[in-house]
Amino acid sequence: MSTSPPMRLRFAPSPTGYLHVGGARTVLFNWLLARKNGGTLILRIEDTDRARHVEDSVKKILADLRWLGLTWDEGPEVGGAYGPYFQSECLPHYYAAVQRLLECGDAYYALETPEELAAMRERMKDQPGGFKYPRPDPLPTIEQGLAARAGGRPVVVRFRMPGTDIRVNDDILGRVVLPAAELEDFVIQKSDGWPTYHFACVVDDERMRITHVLRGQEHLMNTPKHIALQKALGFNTPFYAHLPVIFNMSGSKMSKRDKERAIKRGEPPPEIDVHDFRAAGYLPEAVLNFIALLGWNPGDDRERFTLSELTEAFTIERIGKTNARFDREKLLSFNMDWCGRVGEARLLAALKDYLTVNARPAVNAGSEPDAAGAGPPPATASATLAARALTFGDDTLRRLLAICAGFKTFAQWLGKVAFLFMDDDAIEFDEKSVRKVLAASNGAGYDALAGVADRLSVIDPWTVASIQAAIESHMSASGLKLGDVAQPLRVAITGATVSPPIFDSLELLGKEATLNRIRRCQQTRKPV
RNA sequence: GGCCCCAUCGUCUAGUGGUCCAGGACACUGGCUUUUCAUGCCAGUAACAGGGGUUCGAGUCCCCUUGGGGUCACCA
Repeated sequence: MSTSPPMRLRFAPSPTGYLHVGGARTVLFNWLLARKNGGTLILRIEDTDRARHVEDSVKKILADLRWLGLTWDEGPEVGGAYGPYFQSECLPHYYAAVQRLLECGDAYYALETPEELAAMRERMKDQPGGFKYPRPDPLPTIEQGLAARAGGRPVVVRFRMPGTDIRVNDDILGRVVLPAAELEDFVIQKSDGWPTYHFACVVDDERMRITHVLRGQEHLMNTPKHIALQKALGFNTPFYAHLPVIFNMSGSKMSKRDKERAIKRGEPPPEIDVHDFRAAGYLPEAVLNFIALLGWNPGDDRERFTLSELTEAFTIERIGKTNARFDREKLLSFNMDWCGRVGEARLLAALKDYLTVNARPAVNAGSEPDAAGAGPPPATASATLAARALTFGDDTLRRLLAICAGFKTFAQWLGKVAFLFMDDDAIEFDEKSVRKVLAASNGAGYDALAGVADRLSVIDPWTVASIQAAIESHMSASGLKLGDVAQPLRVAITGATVSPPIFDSLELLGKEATLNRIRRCQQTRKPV
């Protein structure tokens, strides 16, 4: 029988910043569908708004996609038979299509200035149904439009919407009918001659032979416009599927603005863009796995998926209709789990990526460089720590990863091992810890520290085994338990009661620094 | 506000008329393991928004209400 033509899907971001998690899920689903069906994934850059164009954002989006491991078959940097893949390079196509519509009367020049439109809107906003662009009667002729433009008037081209209801057959939502009364003659060409999103999108979907459009539900109301345009131009209508929206835990739509709001409140900005998750020390495996489950599920109890397992299990039928909240706690749990299952080599590589990204000055703090407006970000303490961690060899890093197993993000890992990179003088002894572990019971902890320090000071060579032997011999000589000795040591070397396993911690720190810190710690002892 | 979409534990979800006093995961609580923190293991609390129908039987189908969301640009 007739086989369906090869599936062609696209992801079409606009270069206004980093790749957002919502966008990431959209690409993921498109990628999965393409992979699953032997189709093609096209990456198209929708850069028709010169005002909102953000420098370097294409590069950033591509980098984020690569970090996630979501490759594209056609598009920037890889080319393809249906280029260009930047809309800014396709102006002649749009122009020709507009002309066609103009000539057959399906589009017309509209002469209102933005100011006039705003005034009309203001006047009509209280009418039942609100503002809807009133089609001029009679329509301006082509000659009138051209003349007005020549006279310096900003002239746009509007599409003449057919007066019929439009039905969208959505693969997720089913049949959705949009009443004609809701549809207005929308702009397809701006006064600067550039196409609007709707128009460029439709022309390119056709030009690139797109068969399936998988996009966020915020595009649902755009679809009737696209369908009407396709009909007027004699184009094919692809299959549409609109994905549920991703929310914050608060229930609001997850947006880049959340970061600015948090900063304004003096709170740490939440991760919103893919890059944020990378910089915060998440594994792409975990991010991908987690977002795949936002709006999709395999139908059974499985929750952990690699990209290829996802490809295997993914079907459009199992995409849900309900909006999903982005539960950071669950992501954290996924990430911890993935850190334990990707294997040593992969984990090390990911760690080094994390450290590298963070060792650079924090230019990546805001998704929109001009938005924070707070001046150049300072070189953060964590940037310094990351840079120092990077100076360690792979063997040490691997070992640090192993003894800290159970961390949720690399950022958390860095916090756990930070004491190793700090100057001895920079250790601040936490008052509560000192009181509890050292000063309590007439300074029993201080005594233990002094006793064990004597034994440590004569160790050579300085290894886990020799350190353990020294501590154990002090334990048996004094009758103390491991905790009685280990906790004072922890306070001495980290300033508080938490550290990786004590023998490893001491060995890694080195003999000199250890003794140094113990000495400094002993100075916190108050005379009785 | 108009139009459109959606509605199962706090969260992500399974459930496609009977096998559901609703299953899994995260979170939470308790216990065990443990040199600290964490991890790990075990157990527990917790949901079909409300009201009408249809049906022998409804979380599952229909309607209404309520609630949530999306969208109403010369942005994409």
